[in-house]
Amino acid sequence: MSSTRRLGAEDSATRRKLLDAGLQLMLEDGYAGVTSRKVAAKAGLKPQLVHYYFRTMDELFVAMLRRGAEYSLARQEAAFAAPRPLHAMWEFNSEPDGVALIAEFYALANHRPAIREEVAAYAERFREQQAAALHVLLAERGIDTGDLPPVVIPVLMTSVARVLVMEEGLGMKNGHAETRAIVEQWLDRLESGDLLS
Amino acid sequence: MSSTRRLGAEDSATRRKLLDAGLQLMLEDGYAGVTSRKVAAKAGLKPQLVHYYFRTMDELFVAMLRRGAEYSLARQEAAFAAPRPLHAMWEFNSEPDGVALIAEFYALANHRPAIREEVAAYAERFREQQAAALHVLLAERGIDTGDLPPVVIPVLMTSVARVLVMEEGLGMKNGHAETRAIVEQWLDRLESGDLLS
DNA sequence: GTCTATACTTCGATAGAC
DNA sequence: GTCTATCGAAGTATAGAC
Repeated sequence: MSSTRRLGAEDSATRRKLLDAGLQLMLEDGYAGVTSRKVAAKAGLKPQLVHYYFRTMDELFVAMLRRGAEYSLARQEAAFAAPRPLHAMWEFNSEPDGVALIAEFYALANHRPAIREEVAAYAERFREQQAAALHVLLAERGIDTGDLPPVVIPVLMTSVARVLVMEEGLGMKNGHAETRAIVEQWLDRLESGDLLS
Repeated sequence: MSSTRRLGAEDSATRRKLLDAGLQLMLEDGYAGVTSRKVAAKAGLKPQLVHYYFRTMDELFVAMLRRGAEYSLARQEAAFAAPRPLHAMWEFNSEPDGVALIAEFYALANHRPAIREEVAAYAERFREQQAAALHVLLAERGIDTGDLPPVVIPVLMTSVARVLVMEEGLGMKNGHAETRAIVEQWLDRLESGDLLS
Protein backbone atom coordinates (compact mmCIF):
# COMPACT_ATOMS: atom_id res chain seq x y z
CA MET A 1 0.00 0.00 0.00
CA SER A 2 1.19 3.44 -0.99
CA SER A 3 4.50 2.03 -2.12
CA THR A 4 7.48 4.13 -2.98
CA ARG A 5 6.84 3.91 -6.69
CA ARG A 6 7.59 7.18 -8.45
CA LEU A 7 5.08 9.15 -10.50
CA GLY A 8 5.54 11.33 -13.56
CA ALA A 9 5.49 15.11 -13.36
CA GLU A 10 2.13 16.92 -13.26
CA ASP A 11 3.04 19.25 -16.10
CA SER A 12 4.28 16.53 -18.43
CA ALA A 13 2.99 16.74 -21.98
CA THR A 14 2.61 12.97 -22.00
CA ARG A 15 0.36 13.16 -18.96
CA ARG A 16 -1.82 15.74 -20.70
CA LYS A 17 -2.08 13.52 -23.75
CA LEU A 18 -3.32 10.69 -21.58
CA LEU A 19 -5.96 12.89 -19.96
CA ASP A 20 -7.25 14.10 -23.31
CA ALA A 21 -7.34 10.57 -24.66
CA GLY A 22 -9.25 9.46 -21.56
CA LEU A 23 -11.87 12.18 -21.91
CA GLN A 24 -12.35 11.43 -25.57
CA LEU A 25 -12.71 7.72 -24.82
CA MET A 26 -15.24 8.46 -22.13
CA LEU A 27 -17.38 10.26 -24.69
CA GLU A 28 -17.02 7.51 -27.26
CA ASP A 29 -17.26 4.38 -25.12
CA GLY A 30 -18.40 5.49 -21.68
CA TYR A 31 -16.48 5.19 -18.45
CA ALA A 32 -16.21 1.43 -18.78
CA GLY A 33 -14.35 1.98 -22.05
CA VAL A 34 -11.66 3.97 -20.30
CA THR A 35 -9.09 1.25 -19.65
CA SER A 36 -5.38 1.74 -19.29
CA ARG A 37 -4.73 -0.09 -22.56
CA LYS A 38 -7.25 1.86 -24.61
CA VAL A 39 -6.28 5.24 -23.19
CA ALA A 40 -2.64 4.58 -24.03
CA ALA A 41 -3.49 3.33 -27.52
CA LYS A 42 -5.53 6.44 -28.28
CA ALA A 43 -2.68 8.62 -27.07
CA GLY A 44 -0.18 6.61 -29.12
CA LEU A 45 1.67 5.45 -26.02
CA LYS A 46 2.49 2.23 -24.17
CA PRO A 47 -0.18 1.01 -21.71
CA GLN A 48 2.16 0.98 -18.73
CA LEU A 49 2.61 4.74 -19.02
CA VAL A 50 -0.87 5.25 -17.60
CA HIS A 51 0.36 3.74 -14.35
CA TYR A 52 3.48 5.81 -14.38
CA TYR A 53 1.47 9.03 -14.38
CA PHE A 54 -1.46 7.77 -12.31
CA ARG A 55 -1.15 5.37 -9.42
CA THR A 56 -4.59 3.85 -10.04
CA MET A 57 -7.41 4.20 -12.56
CA ASP A 58 -9.38 6.16 -9.96
CA GLU A 59 -6.59 8.70 -9.90
CA LEU A 60 -6.78 8.98 -13.67
CA PHE A 61 -10.54 9.54 -13.51
CA VAL A 62 -10.19 12.25 -10.88
CA ALA A 63 -7.54 14.02 -12.96
CA MET A 64 -9.78 13.77 -16.04
CA LEU A 65 -12.68 15.22 -14.06
CA ARG A 66 -10.57 18.14 -12.84
CA ARG A 67 -9.34 18.93 -16.30
CA GLY A 68 -12.84 18.79 -17.83
CA ALA A 69 -14.57 20.62 -15.00
CA GLU A 70 -12.12 23.49 -14.70
CA TYR A 71 -12.40 24.06 -18.42
CA SER A 72 -16.21 24.04 -18.21
CA LEU A 73 -16.33 26.37 -15.23
CA ALA A 74 -14.31 28.89 -17.18
CA ARG A 75 -16.55 28.52 -20.20
CA GLN A 76 -19.72 28.92 -18.14
CA GLU A 77 -18.34 32.03 -16.49
CA ALA A 78 -17.62 33.50 -19.91
CA ALA A 79 -21.09 32.60 -21.14
CA PHE A 80 -22.69 34.85 -18.55
CA ALA A 81 -21.14 37.86 -20.22
CA ALA A 82 -23.50 37.34 -23.18
CA PRO A 83 -26.28 39.85 -23.76
CA ARG A 84 -28.87 37.25 -22.75
CA PRO A 85 -27.17 35.47 -19.84
CA LEU A 86 -30.04 33.10 -19.05
CA HIS A 87 -30.30 31.94 -22.62
CA ALA A 88 -26.54 31.47 -22.57
CA MET A 89 -26.82 29.38 -19.39
CA TRP A 90 -29.50 27.28 -21.03
CA GLU A 91 -27.41 26.71 -24.16
CA PHE A 92 -24.34 25.93 -22.14
CA ASN A 93 -26.15 23.29 -20.10
CA SER A 94 -27.53 21.80 -23.30
CA GLU A 95 -24.21 20.96 -24.91
CA PRO A 96 -24.35 17.25 -25.72
CA ASP A 97 -20.73 16.48 -24.85
CA GLY A 98 -21.02 18.23 -21.52
CA VAL A 99 -24.22 16.39 -20.67
CA ALA A 100 -22.72 13.06 -21.70
CA LEU A 101 -19.62 13.59 -19.56
CA ILE A 102 -21.72 14.59 -16.58
CA ALA A 103 -23.78 11.42 -16.95
CA GLU A 104 -20.66 9.26 -17.10
CA PHE A 105 -19.00 10.89 -14.11
CA TYR A 106 -22.23 10.69 -12.17
CA ALA A 107 -22.49 6.96 -12.83
CA LEU A 108 -18.86 6.52 -11.82
CA ALA A 109 -19.34 8.63 -8.69
CA ASN A 110 -22.22 6.45 -7.62
CA HIS A 111 -19.93 3.50 -7.13
CA ARG A 112 -16.52 4.94 -6.30
CA PRO A 113 -16.23 7.03 -3.13
CA ALA A 114 -13.01 8.76 -4.16
CA ILE A 115 -14.69 10.04 -7.30
CA ARG A 116 -17.98 10.91 -5.66
CA GLU A 117 -16.39 13.51 -3.40
CA GLU A 118 -14.75 15.21 -6.33
CA VAL A 119 -17.85 15.15 -8.53
CA ALA A 120 -19.98 16.55 -5.71
CA ALA A 121 -17.53 19.36 -5.05
CA TYR A 122 -17.48 20.42 -8.71
CA ALA A 123 -21.26 20.17 -9.03
CA GLU A 124 -21.58 22.54 -6.09
CA ARG A 125 -19.17 24.98 -7.72
CA PHE A 126 -21.22 24.95 -10.92
CA ARG A 127 -24.43 25.60 -9.00
CA GLU A 128 -22.83 28.39 -6.98
CA GLN A 129 -21.44 30.04 -10.08
CA GLN A 130 -24.88 29.93 -11.68
CA ALA A 131 -26.62 31.31 -8.60
CA ALA A 132 -24.10 34.12 -8.23
CA ALA A 133 -24.41 35.15 -11.86
CA LEU A 134 -28.18 35.07 -11.63
CA HIS A 135 -28.07 37.19 -8.50
CA VAL A 136 -26.07 39.85 -10.31
CA LEU A 137 -28.36 39.75 -13.32
CA LEU A 138 -31.52 40.20 -11.24
CA ALA A 139 -29.98 43.02 -9.21
CA GLU A 140 -28.65 44.87 -12.26
CA ARG A 141 -31.96 44.76 -14.05
CA GLY A 142 -34.04 45.30 -10.94
CA ILE A 143 -36.03 42.11 -11.52
CA ASP A 144 -38.16 40.72 -8.70
CA THR A 145 -38.91 37.00 -8.99
CA GLY A 146 -41.71 37.19 -6.45
CA ASP A 147 -42.57 33.80 -4.92
CA LEU A 148 -39.77 32.10 -6.79
CA PRO A 149 -36.47 31.87 -4.88
CA PRO A 150 -33.79 32.66 -7.48
CA VAL A 151 -31.71 29.54 -6.80
CA VAL A 152 -34.60 27.44 -8.10
CA ILE A 153 -34.02 28.83 -11.58
CA PRO A 154 -30.64 27.19 -12.24
CA VAL A 155 -31.84 23.96 -10.62
CA LEU A 156 -34.78 23.76 -13.00
CA MET A 157 -32.79 24.88 -16.02
CA THR A 158 -29.97 22.42 -15.64
CA SER A 159 -32.35 19.55 -14.86
CA VAL A 160 -34.55 20.09 -17.85
CA ALA A 161 -31.72 20.87 -20.26
CA ARG A 162 -29.86 17.74 -19.25
CA VAL A 163 -32.79 15.38 -19.54
CA LEU A 164 -33.90 16.80 -22.88
CA VAL A 165 -30.42 16.32 -24.31
CA MET A 166 -30.13 12.82 -22.90
CA GLU A 167 -33.48 11.81 -24.32
CA GLU A 168 -32.67 13.32 -27.69
CA GLY A 169 -29.50 11.27 -27.72
CA LEU A 170 -31.72 8.21 -27.54
CA GLY A 171 -33.81 9.52 -30.43
CA MET A 172 -36.77 10.56 -28.29
CA LYS A 173 -38.76 13.70 -28.95
CA ASN A 174 -42.12 13.25 -27.27
CA GLY A 175 -42.95 16.56 -25.58
CA HIS A 176 -39.61 18.17 -26.37
CA ALA A 177 -40.70 20.90 -28.77
CA GLU A 178 -43.44 22.00 -26.40
CA THR A 179 -41.06 22.03 -23.45
CA ARG A 180 -38.41 24.00 -25.30
CA ALA A 181 -41.01 26.58 -26.33
CA ILE A 182 -42.15 27.02 -22.74
CA VAL A 183 -38.59 27.32 -21.47
CA GLU A 184 -37.79 29.97 -24.08
CA GLN A 185 -40.87 31.88 -23.03
CA TRP A 186 -39.89 31.77 -19.35
CA LEU A 187 -36.33 32.82 -20.09
CA ASP A 188 -37.54 35.72 -22.23
CA ARG A 189 -39.80 36.92 -19.45
CA LEU A 190 -37.21 36.52 -16.75
CA GLU A 191 -34.58 38.40 -18.69
CA SER A 192 -36.93 41.20 -19.55
CA GLY A 193 -38.41 41.38 -16.05
CA ASP A 194 -41.88 40.74 -17.46
CA LEU A 195 -42.81 37.96 -15.05
CA LEU A 196 -46.58 38.14 -15.31
CA SER A 197 -48.83 37.78 -18.35
CA MET B 1 -21.72 -16.23 -35.72
CA SER B 2 -25.14 -17.19 -34.48
CA SER B 3 -23.90 -20.68 -33.81
CA THR B 4 -26.13 -23.58 -33.03
CA ARG B 5 -25.48 -23.34 -29.32
CA ARG B 6 -28.61 -24.01 -27.30
CA LEU B 7 -30.13 -21.57 -24.80
CA GLY B 8 -32.03 -22.19 -21.56
CA ALA B 9 -35.79 -21.82 -21.32
CA GLU B 10 -37.27 -18.34 -20.86
CA ASP B 11 -39.37 -19.35 -17.90
CA SER B 12 -36.57 -21.09 -16.02
CA ALA B 13 -36.29 -20.20 -12.35
CA THR B 14 -32.53 -20.14 -12.73
CA ARG B 15 -32.81 -17.54 -15.47
CA ARG B 16 -34.98 -15.38 -13.24
CA LYS B 17 -32.45 -15.65 -10.43
CA LEU B 18 -29.74 -14.41 -12.78
CA LEU B 19 -31.82 -11.42 -13.85
CA ASP B 20 -32.56 -10.43 -10.26
CA ALA B 21 -28.91 -10.80 -9.31
CA GLY B 22 -27.95 -8.67 -12.30
CA LEU B 23 -30.34 -5.86 -11.37
CA GLN B 24 -29.14 -5.88 -7.78
CA LEU B 25 -25.53 -5.76 -8.92
CA MET B 26 -26.29 -2.88 -11.24
CA LEU B 27 -27.57 -0.90 -8.27
CA GLU B 28 -24.60 -1.78 -6.11
CA ASP B 29 -21.73 -1.56 -8.55
CA GLY B 30 -23.08 0.05 -11.71
CA TYR B 31 -23.32 -1.55 -15.12
CA ALA B 32 -19.59 -2.12 -15.27
CA GLY B 33 -19.94 -4.30 -12.19
CA VAL B 34 -22.38 -6.59 -13.94
CA THR B 35 -20.01 -9.30 -15.16
CA SER B 36 -20.97 -12.87 -15.85
CA ARG B 37 -18.92 -14.08 -12.92
CA LYS B 38 -20.32 -11.66 -10.37
CA VAL B 39 -23.90 -12.15 -11.48
CA ALA B 40 -23.53 -15.90 -11.12
CA ALA B 41 -21.83 -15.57 -7.73
CA LYS B 42 -24.63 -13.37 -6.40
CA ALA B 43 -27.19 -15.86 -7.65
CA GLY B 44 -25.23 -18.74 -6.12
CA LEU B 45 -24.57 -20.32 -9.53
CA LYS B 46 -21.65 -21.17 -11.79
CA PRO B 47 -20.44 -18.36 -14.10
CA GLN B 48 -20.96 -20.33 -17.30
CA LEU B 49 -24.67 -20.49 -16.63
CA VAL B 50 -24.99 -16.85 -17.59
CA HIS B 51 -23.93 -17.78 -21.12
CA TYR B 52 -26.26 -20.71 -21.18
CA TYR B 53 -29.27 -18.47 -20.60
CA PHE B 54 -27.98 -15.41 -22.47
CA ARG B 55 -25.93 -15.60 -25.64
CA THR B 56 -24.06 -12.37 -24.85
CA MET B 57 -23.88 -9.86 -22.02
CA ASP B 58 -25.92 -7.44 -24.13
CA GLU B 59 -28.69 -9.99 -24.19
CA LEU B 60 -28.53 -10.21 -20.42
CA PHE B 61 -28.75 -6.43 -20.11
CA VAL B 62 -31.75 -6.24 -22.42
CA ALA B 63 -33.53 -8.95 -20.44
CA MET B 64 -32.74 -7.11 -17.19
CA LEU B 65 -34.09 -3.90 -18.66
CA ARG B 66 -37.31 -5.59 -19.75
CA ARG B 67 -37.86 -7.14 -16.37
CA GLY B 68 -37.21 -3.88 -14.51
CA ALA B 69 -39.15 -1.67 -16.89
CA GLU B 70 -42.27 -3.82 -17.11
CA TYR B 71 -42.41 -3.94 -13.36
CA SER B 72 -42.05 -0.14 -13.15
CA LEU B 73 -44.65 0.53 -15.81
CA ALA B 74 -47.14 -1.50 -13.81
CA ARG B 75 -46.24 0.35 -10.62
CA GLN B 76 -46.54 3.75 -12.27
CA GLU B 77 -49.93 2.84 -13.68
CA ALA B 78 -51.09 1.83 -10.21
CA ALA B 79 -49.73 5.07 -8.73
CA PHE B 80 -52.08 7.13 -10.86
CA ALA B 81 -55.03 5.65 -9.00
CA ALA B 82 -54.00 7.61 -5.90
CA PRO B 83 -56.15 10.52 -4.74
CA ARG B 84 -53.44 13.00 -5.77
CA PRO B 85 -52.14 11.48 -9.03
CA LEU B 86 -49.61 14.21 -9.80
CA HIS B 87 -48.05 13.96 -6.38
CA ALA B 88 -47.95 10.20 -6.88
CA MET B 89 -46.20 10.68 -10.24
CA TRP B 90 -43.69 12.97 -8.58
CA GLU B 91 -42.98 10.49 -5.78
CA PHE B 92 -42.72 7.62 -8.20
CA ASN B 93 -40.17 9.42 -10.32
CA SER B 94 -38.21 10.30 -7.19
CA GLU B 95 -37.52 6.75 -6.06
CA PRO B 96 -33.72 6.48 -5.69
CA ASP B 97 -33.41 2.93 -7.01
CA GLY B 98 -35.47 3.75 -10.07
CA VAL B 99 -33.43 6.86 -10.78
CA ALA B 100 -30.17 4.97 -10.32
CA LEU B 101 -31.22 2.19 -12.69
CA ILE B 102 -32.32 4.71 -15.30
CA ALA B 103 -28.95 6.43 -15.09
CA GLU B 104 -27.10 3.14 -15.54
CA PHE B 105 -29.20 1.98 -18.46
CA TYR B 106 -28.91 5.40 -20.05
CA ALA B 107 -25.12 5.27 -19.82
CA LEU B 108 -25.15 1.75 -21.25
CA ALA B 109 -27.52 2.78 -24.03
CA ASN B 110 -25.23 5.58 -25.05
CA HIS B 111 -22.58 3.15 -26.15
CA ARG B 112 -24.41 -0.03 -27.16
CA PRO B 113 -26.85 0.22 -30.05
CA ALA B 114 -28.76 -2.95 -29.16
CA ILE B 115 -29.53 -1.55 -25.74
CA ARG B 116 -30.24 1.98 -26.90
CA GLU B 117 -33.20 0.88 -28.98
CA GLU B 118 -34.72 -0.95 -26.07
CA VAL B 119 -34.12 1.87 -23.59
CA ALA B 120 -35.61 4.42 -25.96
CA ALA B 121 -38.69 2.29 -26.54
CA TYR B 122 -39.35 1.92 -22.81
CA ALA B 123 -38.71 5.60 -22.13
CA GLU B 124 -41.34 6.46 -24.72
CA ARG B 125 -43.79 4.10 -23.08
CA PHE B 126 -43.25 5.75 -19.71
CA ARG B 127 -43.80 9.20 -21.18
CA GLU B 128 -46.92 8.08 -23.02
CA GLN B 129 -48.35 6.48 -19.91
CA GLN B 130 -47.75 9.69 -17.99
CA ALA B 131 -49.26 11.88 -20.68
CA ALA B 132 -52.34 9.67 -20.97
CA ALA B 133 -52.95 9.64 -17.23
CA LEU B 134 -52.53 13.41 -17.08
CA HIS B 135 -54.98 13.84 -19.93
CA VAL B 136 -57.60 11.85 -18.03
CA LEU B 137 -56.96 13.78 -14.84
CA LEU B 138 -57.34 17.19 -16.50
CA ALA B 139 -60.48 16.13 -18.33
CA GLU B 140 -62.11 14.61 -15.24
CA ARG B 141 -61.50 17.67 -13.14
CA GLY B 142 -62.17 20.14 -15.92
CA ILE B 143 -58.76 21.78 -15.52
CA ASP B 144 -57.48 24.09 -18.24
CA THR B 145 -53.70 24.50 -18.31
CA GLY B 146 -53.89 27.59 -20.49
CA ASP B 147 -50.62 28.34 -22.31
CA LEU B 148 -49.00 25.20 -20.96
CA PRO B 149 -49.28 22.14 -23.23
CA PRO B 150 -50.05 19.25 -20.86
CA VAL B 151 -47.24 17.01 -22.12
CA VAL B 152 -44.74 19.55 -20.77
CA ILE B 153 -45.80 18.67 -17.24
CA PRO B 154 -44.44 15.12 -17.14
CA VAL B 155 -41.29 16.22 -18.98
CA LEU B 156 -40.56 18.84 -16.35
CA MET B 157 -41.53 16.61 -13.45
CA THR B 158 -39.40 13.66 -14.41
CA SER B 159 -36.43 15.87 -15.27
CA VAL B 160 -36.43 17.74 -12.01
CA ALA B 161 -37.21 14.72 -9.85
CA ARG B 162 -34.40 12.73 -11.42
CA VAL B 163 -31.75 15.42 -11.09
CA LEU B 164 -32.68 16.23 -7.50
CA VAL B 165 -32.40 12.58 -6.53
CA MET B 166 -29.11 12.18 -8.37
CA GLU B 167 -27.64 15.25 -6.70
CA GLU B 168 -28.87 14.16 -3.29
CA GLY B 169 -27.14 10.84 -3.84
CA LEU B 170 -23.92 12.82 -4.14
CA GLY B 171 -24.70 14.66 -0.91
CA MET B 172 -25.68 17.92 -2.59
CA LYS B 173 -28.53 20.07 -1.34
CA ASN B 174 -27.94 23.56 -2.69
CA GLY B 175 -31.32 24.87 -3.88
CA HIS B 176 -33.14 21.60 -3.28
CA ALA B 177 -35.49 22.61 -0.46
CA GLU B 178 -36.59 25.70 -2.39
CA THR B 179 -37.13 23.69 -5.56
CA ARG B 180 -39.15 21.02 -3.79
CA ALA B 181 -41.34 23.68 -2.19
CA ILE B 182 -42.05 25.26 -5.56
CA VAL B 183 -42.82 21.92 -7.16
CA GLU B 184 -45.24 21.03 -4.37
CA GLN B 185 -46.95 24.36 -4.85
CA TRP B 186 -47.33 23.82 -8.59
CA LEU B 187 -48.61 20.30 -8.13
CA ASP B 188 -51.15 21.47 -5.56
CA ARG B 189 -52.41 24.15 -7.90
CA LEU B 190 -52.55 21.86 -10.89
CA GLU B 191 -54.46 19.19 -9.04
CA SER B 192 -56.90 21.65 -7.60
CA GLY B 193 -57.30 23.55 -10.87
CA ASP B 194 -56.19 26.77 -9.18
CA LEU B 195 -53.61 27.76 -11.78
CA LEU B 196 -53.37 31.46 -11.09
CA SER B 197 -52.47 33.28 -7.89
C1' DG C 1 12.84 12.03 -14.71
C1' DT C 2 10.84 8.64 -18.18
C1' DC C 3 9.52 4.36 -19.87
C1' DT C 4 9.38 -1.15 -20.37
C1' DA C 5 9.19 -6.16 -19.20
C1' DT C 6 6.41 -8.80 -16.83
C1' DA C 7 3.03 -10.84 -13.20
C1' DC C 8 -1.24 -11.94 -12.03
C1' DT C 9 -6.41 -11.42 -12.21
C1' DT C 10 -10.70 -11.30 -14.40
C1' DC C 11 -13.26 -11.03 -18.58
C1' DG C 12 -16.67 -13.05 -22.26
C1' DA C 13 -17.53 -16.94 -24.75
C1' DT C 14 -17.65 -21.87 -26.66
C1' DA C 15 -17.50 -26.86 -27.15
C1' DG C 16 -18.78 -30.74 -25.17
C1' DA C 17 -20.30 -33.78 -20.93
C1' DC C 18 -24.25 -35.14 -18.31
C1' DG D 1 -33.10 -29.71 -21.16
C1' DT D 2 -29.16 -28.32 -17.94
C1' DC D 3 -24.63 -27.49 -16.60
C1' DT D 4 -19.07 -27.79 -16.69
C1' DA D 5 -14.16 -27.72 -18.37
C1' DT D 6 -11.50 -24.72 -20.61
C1' DC D 7 -9.60 -20.99 -23.87
C1' DG D 8 -7.72 -16.72 -25.45
C1' DA D 9 -8.14 -11.82 -24.86
C1' DA D 10 -8.06 -7.91 -21.96
C1' DG D 11 -7.83 -5.84 -17.35
C1' DT D 12 -4.85 -3.38 -13.43
C1' DA D 13 -0.66 -2.83 -11.37
C1' DT D 14 4.48 -3.36 -9.99
C1' DA D 15 9.46 -3.81 -10.12
C1' DG D 16 13.22 -2.62 -12.47
C1' DA D 17 15.89 -0.80 -16.84
C1' DC D 18 17.29 3.30 -19.13
